[in-house]
Amino acid sequence: MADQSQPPLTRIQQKNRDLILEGALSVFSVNGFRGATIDQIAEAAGLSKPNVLYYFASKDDIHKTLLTTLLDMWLAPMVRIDPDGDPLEEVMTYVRAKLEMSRRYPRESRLFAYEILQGAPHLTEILGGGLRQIVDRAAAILQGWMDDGRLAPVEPRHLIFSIWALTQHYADFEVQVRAVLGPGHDPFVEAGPFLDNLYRKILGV
Amino acid sequence: MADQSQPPLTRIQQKNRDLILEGALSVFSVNGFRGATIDQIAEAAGLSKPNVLYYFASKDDIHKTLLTTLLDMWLAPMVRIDPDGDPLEEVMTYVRAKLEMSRRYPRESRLFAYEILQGAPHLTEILGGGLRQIVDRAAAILQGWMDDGRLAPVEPRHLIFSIWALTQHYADFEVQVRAVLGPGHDPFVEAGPFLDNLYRKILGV
DNA sequence: TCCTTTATTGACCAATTGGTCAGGATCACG
DNA sequence: CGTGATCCTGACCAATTGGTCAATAAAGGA
Repeated sequence: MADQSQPPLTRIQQKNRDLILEGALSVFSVNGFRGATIDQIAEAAGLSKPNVLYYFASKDDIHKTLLTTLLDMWLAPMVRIDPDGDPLEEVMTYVRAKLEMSRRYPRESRLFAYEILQGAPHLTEILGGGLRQIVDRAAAILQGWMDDGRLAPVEPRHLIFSIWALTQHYADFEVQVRAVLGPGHDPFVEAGPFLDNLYRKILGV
Repeated sequence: MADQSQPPLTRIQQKNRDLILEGALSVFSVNGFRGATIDQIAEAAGLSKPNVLYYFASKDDIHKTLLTTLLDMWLAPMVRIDPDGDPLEEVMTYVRAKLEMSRRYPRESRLFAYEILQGAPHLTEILGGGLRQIVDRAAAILQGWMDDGRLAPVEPRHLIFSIWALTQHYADFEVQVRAVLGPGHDPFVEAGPFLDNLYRKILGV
């Protein structure tokens, strides 16, 4: 294993890398990886193209850095599920956190959506590794609660899929949702009580 | 309005246009619009690139033709909801039909997912027009059933979103689902009873 | 069979785009 | 200050890619 320690970033490096990642998030989340150009990223970041490539080796490098950087934040709510908490409240908290993330971070949601749609070329090892472990832990907690009769029994992994699907749908397919609802609706506000009711009915004992 | 009548297609035209659309579906559904090349489509169709462009004016034309051609089939199950049927059975039939479509036609599901993610540049008028009407009709039927006390009351449009999200999730994010479940699982088979139970609990009176 | 229409292709073009590089500007520190 | 390291850019390149076109081949009807 090579020495992983890196020299600390200078102030300028820190700032410009952040600018690039921020711009790249905007561009990738709208156009996908192939649809995004380094020029677009450079413009979004307010830098020149060669300068972007001074901080990142390639477009691929930017993309992979973005994904791995954001993955922890993306999975954080599931990690916070507390096996000692109140079962229904823990699930509801998770659902609300995921919906709030869709509302506040739709770009991140779409970034991951593109990546998974594409077959997750940059995330395969993570999908079968880290993610799987995190889900296994949450599924075990849920299963325990169900075994104790504190939650209605359902397949825990599919329950988790349902939470992902229902919350991320509002970010990933926002234009469709808005088109169907028409003007004067806030999808995220309406989704709150809907999901609340839904999961109470499914999981209530 | 110009005369829309076209000369009937020759046998060769029919066959080659079908080959191209079939190949394009495979390519677009994996790589998205920008990620797909006419060369890939040509190869998937078993034709040369200029020949592909002999049958379609442009890559855009192929894409738009695909979307509009498949849209009817995609929305058909919702149109078949029968206001005179048994409420819960009608909904369950719709859910099962959508799940079955995700299983049998994942490429179509991903094609639409890419399009919506991108902001639906080719479907904007349809989203606010035809789709909206179809959803309005279904929502009105559902609302009527709820008013009559034959279904538990929930926001009908969000109910529809939930069905879309939950069923299409298994097609669009299939690699993630499979990675989390691990080998030896058939996501679609397991999703069947899960969704069945879910919607019975939510909508049962 | 002959001749018009339709189908097919190799060669080509212009635009886009990921990435390089040499040299100049700027910064940080002694 | 001065000087070495860091930062930045215009110009450039090669590969990809959407699309064209003239010429050839294959259908098909009279």
